[in-house]
Amino acid sequence: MSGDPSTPSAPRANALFDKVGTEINFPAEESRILAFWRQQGIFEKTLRAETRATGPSRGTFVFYEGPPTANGMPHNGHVLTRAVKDVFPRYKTMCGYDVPRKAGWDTHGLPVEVEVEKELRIHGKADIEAYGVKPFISRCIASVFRYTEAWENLTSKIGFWVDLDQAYVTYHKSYVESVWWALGELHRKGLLYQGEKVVWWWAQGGTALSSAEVGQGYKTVDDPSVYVAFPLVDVPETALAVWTTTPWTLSSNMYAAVRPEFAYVEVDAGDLLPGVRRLILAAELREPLEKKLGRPLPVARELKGFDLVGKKYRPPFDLFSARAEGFGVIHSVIGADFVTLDAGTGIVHVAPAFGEDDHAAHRAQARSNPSLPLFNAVKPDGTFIDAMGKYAGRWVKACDKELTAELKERGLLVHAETYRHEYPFCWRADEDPLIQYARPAWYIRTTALIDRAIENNQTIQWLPEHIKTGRFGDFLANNVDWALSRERFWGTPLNIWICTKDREHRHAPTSVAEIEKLNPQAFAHFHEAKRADPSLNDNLIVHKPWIDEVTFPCPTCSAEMRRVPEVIDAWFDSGAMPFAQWGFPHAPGSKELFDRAFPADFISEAIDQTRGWFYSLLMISTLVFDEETQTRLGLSRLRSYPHPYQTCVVLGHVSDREGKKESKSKGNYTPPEVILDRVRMEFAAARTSDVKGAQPKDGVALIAREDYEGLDLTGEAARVHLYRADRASDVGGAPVVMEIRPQKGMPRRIVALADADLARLGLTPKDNPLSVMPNDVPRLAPEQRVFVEDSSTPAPGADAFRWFFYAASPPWTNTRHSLTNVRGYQKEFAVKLRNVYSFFTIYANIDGFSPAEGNPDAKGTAPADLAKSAGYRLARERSLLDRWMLSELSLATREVRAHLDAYHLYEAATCLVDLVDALSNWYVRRSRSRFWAAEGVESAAGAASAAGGVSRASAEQDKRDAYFTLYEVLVAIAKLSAPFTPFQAEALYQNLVRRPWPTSQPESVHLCAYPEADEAAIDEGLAREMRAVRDLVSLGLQVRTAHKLKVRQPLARADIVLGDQALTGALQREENAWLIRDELNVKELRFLAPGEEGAEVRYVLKPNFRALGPKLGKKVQLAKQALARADAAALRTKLAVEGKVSLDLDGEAFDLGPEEIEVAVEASEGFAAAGSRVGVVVLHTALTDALRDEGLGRELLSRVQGLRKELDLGFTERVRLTIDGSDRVKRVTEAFRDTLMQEALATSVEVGPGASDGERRELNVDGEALVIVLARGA
RNA sequence: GGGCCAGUAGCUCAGGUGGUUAGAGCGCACGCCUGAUAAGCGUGAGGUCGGCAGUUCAAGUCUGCCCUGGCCCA
Repeated sequence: MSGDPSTPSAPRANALFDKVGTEINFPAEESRILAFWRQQGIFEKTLRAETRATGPSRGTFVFYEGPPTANGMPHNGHVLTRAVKDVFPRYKTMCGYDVPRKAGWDTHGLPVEVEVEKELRIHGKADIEAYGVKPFISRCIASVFRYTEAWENLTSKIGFWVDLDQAYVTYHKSYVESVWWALGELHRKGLLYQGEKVVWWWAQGGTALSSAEVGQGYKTVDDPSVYVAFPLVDVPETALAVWTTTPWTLSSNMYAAVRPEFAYVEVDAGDLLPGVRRLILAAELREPLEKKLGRPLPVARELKGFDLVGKKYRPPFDLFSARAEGFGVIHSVIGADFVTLDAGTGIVHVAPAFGEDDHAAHRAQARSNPSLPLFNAVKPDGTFIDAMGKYAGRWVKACDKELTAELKERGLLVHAETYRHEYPFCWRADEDPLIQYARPAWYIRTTALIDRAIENNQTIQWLPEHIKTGRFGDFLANNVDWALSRERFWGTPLNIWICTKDREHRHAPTSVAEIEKLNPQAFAHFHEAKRADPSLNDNLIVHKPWIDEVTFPCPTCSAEMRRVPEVIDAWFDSGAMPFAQWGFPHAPGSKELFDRAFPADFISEAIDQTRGWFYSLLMISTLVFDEETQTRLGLSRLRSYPHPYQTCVVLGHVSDREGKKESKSKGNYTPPEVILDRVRMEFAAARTSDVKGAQPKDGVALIAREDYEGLDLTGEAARVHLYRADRASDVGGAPVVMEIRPQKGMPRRIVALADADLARLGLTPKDNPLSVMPNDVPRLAPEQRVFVEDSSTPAPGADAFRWFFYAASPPWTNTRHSLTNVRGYQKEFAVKLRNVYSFFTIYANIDGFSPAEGNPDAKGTAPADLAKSAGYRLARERSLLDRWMLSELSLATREVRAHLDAYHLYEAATCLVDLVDALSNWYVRRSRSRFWAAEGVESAAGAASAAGGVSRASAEQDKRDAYFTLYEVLVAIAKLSAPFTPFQAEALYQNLVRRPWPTSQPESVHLCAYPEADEAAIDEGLAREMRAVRDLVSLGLQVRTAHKLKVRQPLARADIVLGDQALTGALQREENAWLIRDELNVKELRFLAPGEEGAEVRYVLKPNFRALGPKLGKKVQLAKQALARADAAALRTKLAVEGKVSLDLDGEAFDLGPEEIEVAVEASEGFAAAGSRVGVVVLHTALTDALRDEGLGRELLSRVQGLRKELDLGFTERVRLTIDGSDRVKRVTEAFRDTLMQEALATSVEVGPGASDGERRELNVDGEALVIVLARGA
């Protein structure tokens, strides 16, 4: 080792390791790493075994990317998803697997159309048709990748490695043709059918919404609740009291439903209605109705629901009476299960066109009456038909009031009120209420094979596990047929062509080529359009409206076939991705690609995908890839369940710091840029004078406390920069430095400024700026908004963002996200690791330590690779601390691997945190002196270390051991953490491995093999001992704190009584004992054997409840009391000698053995002692003069070192010291001369007045006045 | 309205199959260390484990009801 810290020299000019900067700026470091990855094509190199350093490929680990939609901005939830999706492929890659990662984009569906509608300021199907479907579709395809750049930036910035260049796109021709193929298979298997179904219908948009879409749009509203009299045909003055909450559907009434087993009553209605004397309703609901009406309804007759079934009544509107002719059941009472007594009258109005239950009841009637008509007075656009007279052409829900009034006029209204409930609105046009409406639609008969899907689900590994039987299992158990079709424009066209001659002739071609075989001219119109406009996107050949013109002769009867008009649910697109991403089975080579990547080993998305992607994947795979089909397709092997995914990690949602859902409109979210780039947010500018209760003050800005905390600002005020976005500092125009304060009652994302400051910043607040909604801020004019930035600290960066999602909580629980929280977890791992890493580079450079010395061609960093390095020794030859650290490393490696193999991210992250903590808080702390021990010269600590078993002659070897140990652990942590925090891992690796070995070692940490635990290094006994040592040290420090005994003051002795005597031998070993002595600064350590304890210690006996509970039952409490009363020391001895003690419990004698009684040792009160499970530590606090002097000596050294630091002296800079004071000070200084010279790098120590040059400090230490003068230089 | 998940220290979160002193980190207070230095370390205070009943010798853990938040569904 060439470096000699005793020689005053500048840091080596050609230091091996790059210095780790003192200023922490993770984002800057990350962008350098990103550039390195890009330039060297590291991601691409990880994809193939030939370019990795992980040995021969262990096969393919299949990952499916759930396609996000790129027509909205990415948010924190996407960061979570991508962070989790990234970590496992990286891990598996380092384990030697090939992990292709094909990106994908979900591009179809209503959201895209709605965006375009907004852009065109049109609304609904009719508008689109008026605008023209062709240009509309062209706009859709153009809008799909609107935010692609933002997505690609985020993806790359957070280190999500995915192949964006080869991404699958759901609107591509090859993708659509794959989907067609799957639908063709379903058609062939008879699983596609057309039916009529009541759907949630967005009338203004002319479309049905999927249940997922409906679920997003519930609002609390007040709706009418009316009670209408339906007079009986036989007894007109007796009427059914019928309840409904949708008066507009009364015109389409077909039945009144009762529950046959319920009790009903006929009541005297008095003069309530002109033509009705008696009303019929459920017995239980009579009193509630009396209250509503404020009048008595005496019971005239009791009857059963059963008695009412079949009774004919007069409907409130009779526009369908002609069609009802000949169908006795129409306008009669039927029995139905869905009738409840929760509200209403127990008699329910049934309009089968407008309710799922109603329609089901109707279908039940239709079973015996196949020609039964369906009454529907409403057009698909949500307005009444002409037959409705004055209501014709009007939006139905707008007619509720008038209809109710009409009923009243006609003497049929029993009661009307409003009630508050949740009602669905269109999720993208939230002013439009949805209505239930019967529509023709295409279905997949999922219910026919639901048992297979359930079986498939049973074999999937779900994380968390409860999804399998819980949310997902429940969903499958309650499966209904998949409503596949959408009456929209922008989606995969449903590939069913129907014969114009015979509707039973249907054909489902699966590709353009197949259609062209039937009709070579089928696509002539498209090719012509393409010639006319070469910019026409080729993929539109398979889209509306072009596809609608495609016809071909019916294979059965040769008549013309035309396509059905619908497109399909976009969920089917995404669920088809396992094969459609390859264009399977049409595209050349797709069969091999699919065969290789089916099923997926791993997928992950948020929990809202249970009914979305998780379902569509599972269902399509179950229906399409049955064994017969797999065989027919000629796959290389038969896939049994599960497919198409084996493991699914279900993620929770990202919420704000209060646990509320992050919402753009509320502004309660932390924009990803605040974590990734700069700590800043944009605000709407306002005048302080407009803020209630605020005093305008120049240079002071006010924001909501939530925003203040959101920027991680603390205290009463903070200093920040303000600037306009268009005049950012790097564009010219310096930002204004201001004080910022939280202000009560301020809305979010508004900053209040004094007039002078507004002028300085060039801001002109808009009118009434305090009412600007957070999501509108970016849309304000440039002079109306302003950035607030905390430039004093860099953003935490991408690693910190990722790490937060791994380490804060298991990924399936909701995570409270904020800048503060991200920083908190960063400090725990990344910052701590960086400090250790920095420590290493500082001393390795000073000492000229190189792991490559004598071993310039090493290809790895495992012990076998480093064996040839100069001075390298195996772990078992090193000192106790090194062996312990390497054992901890191997234990952690073993655990992290096991956790990752089980997809337990959080637990894996916890292991890494504990490992870094052990490294920093114990290994480095206890080893520090070894790194600055000069060879041939023993420092105080070095001498102690020598006493700990390392001879003087091997001090240099000990130092090398320390370097190698720290080096090996740091490099291993870099590799272990690489899948989690890929940037920092790379930074460590490049510096620690590639600097010493610029060519022989793998180019990137991500090309390395994931570390294997070195089983030989694991020493569980040592781990237990060290745990005890650390616990005992902690107890000793507790005693010092409690008795105000500073650690710098040496004490004569510490006595230790161990709880577990078995540890005594190990802890008495000098290496262990020294650690405790040194940490506690005591001269002597005694381990007291049983019988040697003094009064400082007492024993406490307790029953071992786990063992005794079953044996003693209730008497276990008596045993507890008996043991507490007994002479603990005596019982303990008896237990040790005789192996049992006898207890009398309530007259019954019990023999209890050592396993059944717990003996704990406690510190008695009144002594300098502390105890816990590990044992008791007693400090002897009496001080001798010698001890006091030594304390003063260490005090002197401390002051000198403090002065060195204060003067910012370099680590190796030499000084001259002069110390003056009382005789005692002089005496102690003399005694400590050598120590001072070595530890403080002093070339001379003068005692007495003396030198006048240099830094002079007059101090009072320990009641002693003294003077220290420190002069720089030798 | 129904289902699922969650509620543990000021904050963020751990707490196999019930076992009697409920843990960690951050923050806070006090202190230590000073050759990792705009760092590091220790100790402490702080908890009716959401509430109420129940089962049990024993409940944060099991059961029932309720409250709050989230998600899914109506």
